[in-house]
Amino acid sequence: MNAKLPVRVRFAPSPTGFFHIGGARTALFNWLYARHCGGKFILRIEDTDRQRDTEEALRSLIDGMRWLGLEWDEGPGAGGPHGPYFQSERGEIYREYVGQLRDTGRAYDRDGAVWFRVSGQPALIRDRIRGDVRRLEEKDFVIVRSDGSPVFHLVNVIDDIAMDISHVIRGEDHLSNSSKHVELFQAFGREPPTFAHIPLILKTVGSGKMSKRDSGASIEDYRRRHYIPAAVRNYLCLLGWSPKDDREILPIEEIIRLFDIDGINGNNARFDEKKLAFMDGEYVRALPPEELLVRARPILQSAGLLSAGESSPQSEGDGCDGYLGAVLRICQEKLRGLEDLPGFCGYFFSRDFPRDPKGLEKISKTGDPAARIREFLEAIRGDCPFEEKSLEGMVRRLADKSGLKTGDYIHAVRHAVSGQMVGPGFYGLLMVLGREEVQARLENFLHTQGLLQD
RNA sequence: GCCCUCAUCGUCUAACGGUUAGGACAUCGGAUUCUCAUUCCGGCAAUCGGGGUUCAAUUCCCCGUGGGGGUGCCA
Repeated sequence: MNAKLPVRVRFAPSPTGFFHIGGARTALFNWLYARHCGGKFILRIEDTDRQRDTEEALRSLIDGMRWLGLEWDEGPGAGGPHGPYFQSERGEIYREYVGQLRDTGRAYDRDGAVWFRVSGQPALIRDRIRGDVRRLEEKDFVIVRSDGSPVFHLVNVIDDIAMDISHVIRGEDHLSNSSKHVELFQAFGREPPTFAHIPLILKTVGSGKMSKRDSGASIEDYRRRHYIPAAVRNYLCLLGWSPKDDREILPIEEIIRLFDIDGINGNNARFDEKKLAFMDGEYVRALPPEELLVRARPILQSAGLLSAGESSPQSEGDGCDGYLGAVLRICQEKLRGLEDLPGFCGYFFSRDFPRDPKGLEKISKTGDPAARIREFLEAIRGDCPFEEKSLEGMVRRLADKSGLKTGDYIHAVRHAVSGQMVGPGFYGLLMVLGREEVQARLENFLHTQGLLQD
């Protein structure tokens, strides 16, 4: 109707339990719409349930929002002209509004509670996603409990009025409630805002919407597992919205530019943790080296592989980031996610690394691997320059001489120095470890195998 | 039960009423005379059913079926 109305949207969670995927997606769509329109994004805490609200849940919510980069223009910590932004602090405002309803005969007392008198007319819910929805609210409902605390429907509407909310973007589970809300808006003499009831996120398996208990539902979980927040955010954008071309991985600025309510589809989406993991991998592999370094260091430190100030097992003095940076440079293109970084490259930082149990068997298929490792060891002890091209030529000559494949040498040496059968490119791996370390590890391997064979 | 809502590959999705129904994840093959968890190539795989409207329907309408939500002094 009024196209010139400034866009003001809000995310209005109640702080119960942890911050979950569904809430995050609702927050995200509101944020996207505000940023797309140049409007305001408001965070309002609906803490009217004294039994279930917790400080911990509020922390989880705020941290999760910040982690995802969904900064708010008004709300806790940001202030704003329509505060306070905690409903628990707005009792005075609600009493005033309830007084209005009493004055016009729309509110009355019964059983110690305050009830709202419905109009008996079907409410018209103007919804940008569902179209015009008409629904008759048949029965009067409670707006203030007998203990004096106001109910969700009441405060939600009052605050949307008081905070000049122009668009209500929320989950479809609220669509049926909207007839209550429209009635309240009208009872207050206000035009209801434009609604947009977005589809729900369903469980990966089984029936029903995703709940806080489902695996993969917690935003904190992804943070703990070192997911890239932009990847999680990008995935969430694609649940119910698409850029309409074949792109899926887009910078957030591009999504903001393209995002609009009309582009949101109406059908529920099943959560797919595998696709999220894939996207995270794409983001990890595309990370600028400096950012990868910043993210990787604490992960390796908390895995006990890296202590502050020392990053290579034997080297002193040479810049820590020099060694860590070199490791990351050869590993990055192979990473699936930061979560398994310690498992993927831990052997660079410690000689006490796990061995692939199938490894020895695999490298023994073409004969005794110790013989090949000895040949290799002899070669690098000699005058072969420790440099990729030279090493490659050296391995080729060994293979030609013995009639084996270069891979037979490479796999054996890789396993001996890293314990793994997969990893970064072989010659890069040797260069980063360095001649001394490679020699030491190969000797150690031969020694250990000798003992095992006794 | 009643009310609201939705319906394209297993999953997320694209397709002015006219396309060999496209892409991505997953999955299955193959390639990269060093691995693969990277990269590249290829395969499998969908318009829920029935009626209309129309020269023509994935697309519009109706009915059915199925999914989801609501139906609290929870939010």
